Amino acid sequence: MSSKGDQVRHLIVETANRLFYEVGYNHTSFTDIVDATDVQRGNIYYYFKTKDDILRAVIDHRLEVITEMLNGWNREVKEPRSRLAKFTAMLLENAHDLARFGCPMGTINAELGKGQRDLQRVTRAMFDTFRDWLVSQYRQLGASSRTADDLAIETLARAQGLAMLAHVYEDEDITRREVPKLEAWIRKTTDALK
Amino acid sequence: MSSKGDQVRHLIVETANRLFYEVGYNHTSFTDIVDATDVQRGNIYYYFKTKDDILRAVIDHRLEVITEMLNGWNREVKEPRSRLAKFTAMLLENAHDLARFGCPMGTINAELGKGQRDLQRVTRAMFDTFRDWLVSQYRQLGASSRTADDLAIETLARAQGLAMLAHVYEDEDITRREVPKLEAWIRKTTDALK
DNA sequence: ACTTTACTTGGACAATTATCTTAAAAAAGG
DNA sequence: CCTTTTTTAAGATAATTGTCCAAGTAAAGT
Repeated sequence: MSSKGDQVRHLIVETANRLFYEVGYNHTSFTDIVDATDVQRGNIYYYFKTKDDILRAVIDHRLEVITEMLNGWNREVKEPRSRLAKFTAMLLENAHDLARFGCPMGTINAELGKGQRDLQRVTRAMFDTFRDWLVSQYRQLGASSRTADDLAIETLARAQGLAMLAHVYEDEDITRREVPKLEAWIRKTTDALK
Repeated sequence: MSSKGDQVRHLIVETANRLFYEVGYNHTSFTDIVDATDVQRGNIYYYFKTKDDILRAVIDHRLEVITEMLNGWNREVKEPRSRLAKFTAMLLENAHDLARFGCPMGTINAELGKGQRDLQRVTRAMFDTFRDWLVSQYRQLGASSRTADDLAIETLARAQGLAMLAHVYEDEDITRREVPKLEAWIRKTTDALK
């Protein structure tokens, strides 16, 4: 079923995804996408009406990847606390990219959350996906609806904070030093829930 | 001594400062600056060779403001713990802008820290200024050089994290909920130093 | 008063931007 | 094989970008 068109479309989305992450959305030009994909200008417009549309497709793609990952964790790991360990382990695995380009969700949000609020709200969905997942884990550990959401926000904030600092200083050791603290806090916090 | 030129220069810097914060650096055009200042294109180029130069002047300006603020705190407040309270109070005071535009240091760093590393490193100086100040406070509270720096990084990371989340959700209540947690952590941490 | 320096004007500049058009080529369907 | 649909090519488009320039006015110094 995967026609030629689907493949090209996929190539454009994946390439744009990488460029938006590594170079930024506004700073990535159409020519950049053309050069990186070897797909002609006009042809890209056959698949996407506007640059904004490409962004939306990129976010959709990221949402799929995130959702798949979280579902995988839910499937493979039964203990919510071990699932949360997956979350922090993910930060460590991406330590290198975090130091180079920052968090893929956080940086694009920071960029669009100024003059382009409508687009920012699209990217917010990525945060919501993680947030919902975290809420679910904390609830399973006995947290009330309100505190579960509070803990989810705090967990995301900590992850964003360490990613930000690692990026500012282009230093992956910051991630390596901060993640264990985050893990200790999660342990202590979930202990207190019982 | 403040000649006409100094005033115009100052106007350009202050306006660009606001625009870079509210609209972003790449997304702010020269025309935007011209419109907002009522200073003609060419005249701006009399004061600044390039757009990058304007950014550098903006960062210098921000550094001055930050340094002045921190020196003020050092002067007015004698207890390092009370000084740290000034830091968290600042976050609360800026809760509204944080929700609308994010952290002025964090967002510009996120934006430039991709395709424009040279410019990012200029903005990093803002983080260094806060970092050094925080290190100094923690050292005065008995922390070793290494742990003081570690705590400074963690403090900044937490502040960045909550600012990021508040911005993502355009919700200043997140700041109001998270800052007290940060304050509690600072209290607990500095207690443990004695 | 005169000369030099400081500042301003307003538009030109080439390059780059996102977007669109038109027609050809390839693939698919019957 | 022929027709229809999908996909590609290549360039044109108008608007916007950052940058620069030449000629002006205002201010300052002597």
